[in-house]
Amino acid sequence: MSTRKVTLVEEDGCSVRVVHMDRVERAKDEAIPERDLDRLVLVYKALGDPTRLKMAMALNRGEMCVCDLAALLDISESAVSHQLRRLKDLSLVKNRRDGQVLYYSLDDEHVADLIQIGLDYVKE
Amino acid sequence: MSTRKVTLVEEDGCSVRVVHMDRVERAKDEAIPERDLDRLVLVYKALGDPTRLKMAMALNRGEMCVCDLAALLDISESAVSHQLRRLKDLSLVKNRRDGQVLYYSLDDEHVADLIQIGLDYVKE
DNA sequence: GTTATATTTGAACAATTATTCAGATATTCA
DNA sequence: TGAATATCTGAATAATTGTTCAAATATAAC
Repeated sequence: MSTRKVTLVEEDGCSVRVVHMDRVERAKDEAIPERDLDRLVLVYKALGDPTRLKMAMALNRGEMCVCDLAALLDISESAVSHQLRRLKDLSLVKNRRDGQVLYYSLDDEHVADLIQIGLDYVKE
Repeated sequence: MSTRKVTLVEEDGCSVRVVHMDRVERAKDEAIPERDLDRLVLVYKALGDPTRLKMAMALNRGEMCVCDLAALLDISESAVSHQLRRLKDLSLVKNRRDGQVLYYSLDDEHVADLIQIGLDYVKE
């Protein structure tokens, strides 16, 4: 039976217990590329912080400048700028300059989707 | 004009610059309750870690026990247990006991949705 | 009961991270 | 050009976090 307990002995001499070898192998086969996973982790992590999630939700309504966000979140403009850069490096937000003011907005429809799922989530 | 620059002076004497007061006020009005936001942050944060995201993706296919996951992820069973507890505290996974073995699986369809959006994300 | 197995728990450590502060850029307006 | 404004950058600090190790539970088999 394929779901029986198995004890593997690896090259380095360490033994690794595996109860369901077939499941582990299948999970390994079906796993997405490490590169994709790392990217995904960064996206989820970006939303997994109160400041950035509030930012993303605010920008989901429409564009805002740095000091708008600072006033909204009640943190320094520097802190806002730092976090916006993180979101921008991930291509989750973009900006547009109008004179001295930089207007930020969401740059990815998937982010809006993720936020929407989240909103549905808490609405129940 | 409502989108003109404004300088507010708050109770504590600090001045807060607000370029678009209307946008800030609207964002404040439309913001979700702090409690909901905190919950959401925890969910996103849960997926914003390579180990937990791999776990969630594996469990998305079907149930697995602690040592299966440990073998799959190549970390200690203790580490797996710690992370599973976090996911369980958030009601993202549940378990079922069969003898000595605890089988874990996803406990929330929204998590599956979030993962699916993520998969669509990287598939482009 | 006793032994073996599967999982959990708590403490400790290393690594990551969010924020602030001070100073640097960049753009506009006089 | 020079002053004013908006944003950015880098260093420093405090807080959070993922992992391992050692020891504790809990269930099953004998």
